[in-house]
Amino acid sequence: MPTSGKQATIREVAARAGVSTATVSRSLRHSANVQPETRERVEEAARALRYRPSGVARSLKLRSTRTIGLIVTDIENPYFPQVVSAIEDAARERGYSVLLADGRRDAEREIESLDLLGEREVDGLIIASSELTVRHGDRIREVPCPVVIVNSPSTISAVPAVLSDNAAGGRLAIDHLVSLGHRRMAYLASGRREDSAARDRLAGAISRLAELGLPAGTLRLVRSGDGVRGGERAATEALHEDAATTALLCFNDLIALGAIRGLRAMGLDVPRDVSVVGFDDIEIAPYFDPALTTIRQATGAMARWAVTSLFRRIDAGREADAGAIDGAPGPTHRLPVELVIRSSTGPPPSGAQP
Amino acid sequence: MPTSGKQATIREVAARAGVSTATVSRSLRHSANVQPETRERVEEAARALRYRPSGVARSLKLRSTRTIGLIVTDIENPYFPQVVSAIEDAARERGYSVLLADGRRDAEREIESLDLLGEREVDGLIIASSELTVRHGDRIREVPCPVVIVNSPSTISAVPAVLSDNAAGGRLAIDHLVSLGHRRMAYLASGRREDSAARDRLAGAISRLAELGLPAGTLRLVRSGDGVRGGERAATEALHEDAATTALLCFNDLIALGAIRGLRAMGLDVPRDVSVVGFDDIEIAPYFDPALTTIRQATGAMARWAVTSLFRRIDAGREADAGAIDGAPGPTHRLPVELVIRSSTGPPPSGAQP
DNA sequence: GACTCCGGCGTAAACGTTTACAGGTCATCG
DNA sequence: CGATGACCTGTAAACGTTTACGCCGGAGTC
Repeated sequence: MPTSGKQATIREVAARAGVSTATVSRSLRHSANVQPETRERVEEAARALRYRPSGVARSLKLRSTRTIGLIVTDIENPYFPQVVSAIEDAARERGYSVLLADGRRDAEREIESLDLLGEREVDGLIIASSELTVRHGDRIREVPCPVVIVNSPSTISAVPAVLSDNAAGGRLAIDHLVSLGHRRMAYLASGRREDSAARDRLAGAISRLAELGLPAGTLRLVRSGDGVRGGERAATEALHEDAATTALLCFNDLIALGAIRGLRAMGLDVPRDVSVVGFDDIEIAPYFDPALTTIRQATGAMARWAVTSLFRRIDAGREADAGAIDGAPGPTHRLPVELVIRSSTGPPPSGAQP
Repeated sequence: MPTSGKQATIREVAARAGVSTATVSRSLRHSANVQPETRERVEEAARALRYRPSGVARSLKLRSTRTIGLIVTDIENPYFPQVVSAIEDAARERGYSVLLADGRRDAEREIESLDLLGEREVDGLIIASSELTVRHGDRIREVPCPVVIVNSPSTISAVPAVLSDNAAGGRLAIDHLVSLGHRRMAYLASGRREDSAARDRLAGAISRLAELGLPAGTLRLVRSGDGVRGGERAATEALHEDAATTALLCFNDLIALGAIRGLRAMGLDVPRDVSVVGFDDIEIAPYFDPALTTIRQATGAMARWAVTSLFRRIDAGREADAGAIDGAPGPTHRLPVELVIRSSTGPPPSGAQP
């Protein structure tokens, strides 16, 4: 360790300054009711001893760690760092730190993290995952602190959730593609079946198709693996199943990126032969070639909503430490999404049979 | 909160099971020397009361939080999530959690984080940043726990560091470009001057140029802003300064992506008119169009090395809690890098004047 | 001059664990 | 039959803070 020797405690500071530990605490903390010269002596002693108060001891006494837990499905998907960054920022502003747990696309691991962070006594917990299972729900109920869900609707009473209006996103994408003239499309879902976002986006797309009077077969479902690689495979599969497919609607931008690569490997051009729509609008989406048409999520707003809501509940719990304040099921807050048209979509090839 | 009422303490469990708190602790922890039926009673009581031991209290008693701090320069740069993920995984394997602080590309903020995490009494600290200033160094020395540096060489005694052999990366890139025939190139650095990785890569490139007997002016330095946007601007600038530039060597893949976009906006083709080399080999590098030629870092190995080294020091500190074990300056471990040739590089246009 | 009031400070009790130490019971052995 | 362990379990003292309470002395009031 850089500094040698042990950490000084408040007791040693008190001894050196010739006061009691109470006075040290008062001087260094809220500074209320302590004579200026006394405080000066205390501060000097603290400096001399390189005193650093123990956060652990304080946490124990105050019954608050000023830490929030954050569980994300997959930190390597560029969508999540945006969420993490916004949450960490908002938390830090309030003097909170963030304990991060990466699910690595593994539901079991997410559930483990729930326990782990619970034992660490975080003051609040945000779980950003679009595939919450029943087992997640059971464990969330057991977590002894306020929880906010990001990316999934809330199924649990008194646990609020915030997510994008995924169905609306699906509808926007369909509107865009259909108006360009596409009639044979495939939806490249995420590999995991429980994914509520994937389901909602598909459901939105299908319902819009129905409203437009198009047959259900207009959009086929193709399960994809995760990430870029999954998209690559799924695109290949989609076009092998039906070579006349003219548009691919992808669960997220990473899959869309893979899909474009897959199409290109088959000798197809995007968007001339096949159009591709992504979801998320990750940072590099506009820099990709072709620049990705995608559905933009209000990621920053989502993160802020989550943090605000979490802190409201943390503060409420601090004052009146009763349990559930009302029995109502947690509110689910849906944020609007936006279609961003770039160059990965265009009209279908003129020879395309409908 | 999902569960109403307060948390049960070890005392309540003890009371319910009709034993002392010591026995409860023994039953639930190492399970040594306690009669099976007693333990059964304790476990039952714990279940009935939904008892969860307080990590904070344990930390206080054991003087260990089983938490490591992780400071990263910019979580939104896809390079860092790889590091975070690998570190979190290795830490979790050992029962540790990760307290994350995002520097948001701001050195001041990184320094703040050092203090913040120090007060949280993390057992160890990893700082992943390629621009450590003198002020960083001063603060790192004050941190009361083992520290490992990722991405910068160690300047501080007893603080080990692990990073890629950036100079070798620069040399590899130059070798590649020169052998393709390029003689007018620009290096697009990061915006921040303190960046040691940027410096080393440039230094490696320059020294290789000298070895090859090429004039120093062969590679010009252009300062770029951060991220994709910065790369876009820098590429434009580089070609305005010297329209005959045929290759761009970029500080990282994000900048390279931006550069390609910038070039394209000027009507130039990559790699026909201008070649582009990145650095990092982020996940999407091969999926970009053109697929990015880049220098691959051994990110996973780096993260594992950091964690291993950190835990060795944590464990050492636990046994013999003396300070600096030896006065030697921290070892700096350099990992080899690898040139990955894809399609963003090629020979210069035939008409290019040398 | 006795009373109250109040600012400044110390005393000590928490917060919820872990664990050294000691005590108590019972079987074993000389 | 007393001594010796082996094995469980309880007592209580930490770990480093914060803060309710109370004490003390000086100023103000009548």
